[in-house]
Amino acid sequence: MTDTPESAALSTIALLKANSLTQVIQREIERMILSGELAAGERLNENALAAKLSVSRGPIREASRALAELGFVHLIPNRGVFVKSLGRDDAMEVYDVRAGLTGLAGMLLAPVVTKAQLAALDGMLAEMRAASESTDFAGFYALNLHFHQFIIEATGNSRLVRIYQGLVKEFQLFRRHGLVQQDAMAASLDEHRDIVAALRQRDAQACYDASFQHVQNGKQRMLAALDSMAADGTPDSAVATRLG
Amino acid sequence: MTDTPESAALSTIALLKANSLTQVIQREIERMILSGELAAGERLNENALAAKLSVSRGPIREASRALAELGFVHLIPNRGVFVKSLGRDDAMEVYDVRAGLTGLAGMLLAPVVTKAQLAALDGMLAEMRAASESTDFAGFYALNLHFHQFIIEATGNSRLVRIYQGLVKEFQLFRRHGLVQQDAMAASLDEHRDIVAALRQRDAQACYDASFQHVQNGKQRMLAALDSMAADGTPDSAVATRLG
DNA sequence: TTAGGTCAGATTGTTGACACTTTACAATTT
DNA sequence: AAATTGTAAAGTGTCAACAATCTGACCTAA
Repeated sequence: MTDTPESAALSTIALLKANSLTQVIQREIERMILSGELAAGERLNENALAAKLSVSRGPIREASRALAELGFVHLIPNRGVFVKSLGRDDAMEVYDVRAGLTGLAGMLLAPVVTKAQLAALDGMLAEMRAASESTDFAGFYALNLHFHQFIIEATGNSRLVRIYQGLVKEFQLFRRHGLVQQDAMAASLDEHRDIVAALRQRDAQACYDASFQHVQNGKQRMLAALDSMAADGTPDSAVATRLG
Repeated sequence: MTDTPESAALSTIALLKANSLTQVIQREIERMILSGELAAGERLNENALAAKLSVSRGPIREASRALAELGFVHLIPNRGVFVKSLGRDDAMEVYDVRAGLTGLAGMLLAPVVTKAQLAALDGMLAEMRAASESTDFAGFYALNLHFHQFIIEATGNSRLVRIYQGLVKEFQLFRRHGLVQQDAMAASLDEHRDIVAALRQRDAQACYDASFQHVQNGKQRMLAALDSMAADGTPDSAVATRLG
């Protein structure tokens, strides 16, 4: 038995027996869903999960209820718990709300942003530029997430952070979320620069606009990629493979 | 299709299938919290609740986990679940996010608002005016909630609806949420008129501004009321009484 | 007096068992 | 053969009991 993520989770459960099993299990199921280990639309078999994680069904059910409120799974009475899958329309909904929250964060932060925060953002811009130039797609994607997460957290609004993070996680249920094309990195980088520039000028309105528009542009880039794939007749399986 | 006994039975079956015991209990506990029946900071005794609702602790615990994700209660391992209470800072956080979402809803709706929706909003404005003139505080408050709920739902964005409703409910945990003064109704009414006017002109930016500012003004009115009470030395008990 | 220990009651955490529902499939009928 | 009915397996819903943990009162000793 090597150190797979799965065995790591099992040992964690064994070690944290004293603590709340439910929370550990909740995170584990969440991980299985987001990693695709549990496919979209698939039913969570309580008995199988309980056996796999060496616990009874109680904690499994409690974790399921929590995940249902988070929007990761869907409960159907007497039928079971099903992994949610996001369609095109769902993804657009998430984009719109995320745009609003991202804009809000920019607007809230602009008047109170510190020099240290601006310096940190400048550093991220530099890293993103490097990733873009070396066409490091995965790196750019991670930096992009980190950049926005940083601004959201900088507002100090814990509810904004929680809701935003929930949307980011939920978006991963959109199986084609890795569709950003390589040439989009340059455009995305420019938009991030605009956001930082607006923050530096402490211009709340400009910061809102830049942030909001950045996410909306991302939505358009995604839609364009989706449409071009549909025109190509690219099957979903190819997408799934690329994501794996 | 009329209301035959047969269709009544069918709908009863549908009702039973849609409502599991856990979900019913979840709503019941939520009601008890929002109504103040369960005081802020109070621990939910699983045994007592189970006995009161004539069920076992299993469904109680499942409902508790769901309510924890919704932000109504706080889980402390091996200690229990506690009803959350919102302080001044929490209330301000909620106001800020609500302002952002309200603005977003206005911006999204402005380009696509229908005549029927505008007519409905006009009707609500008339009702609010009547409530304001007869100093019907409770009626005005309800209309205000309904007004914003209507705009949020009109966007057709289910995630926006869900998040917004969660914030509205959470805000009720702020025990002094009923602090709006009578003279504030006139100002609030004007701001609602501004929102509808911007919608009618299909001006997304103006609609965002009017909506955002309306909520932010509400925050300021609340803070002013809080401060004046603090200056008066009005005890919390008086507030609780007024809310009852 | 007070700090610390200990013990009993109360409460939460977890489990296995049982009842009910759904589902899949075989048997029967038309 | 197609449709329908019956049946058994699988899975979810709920419960009561047991284990682990916390709380608070009481007691002891410095």
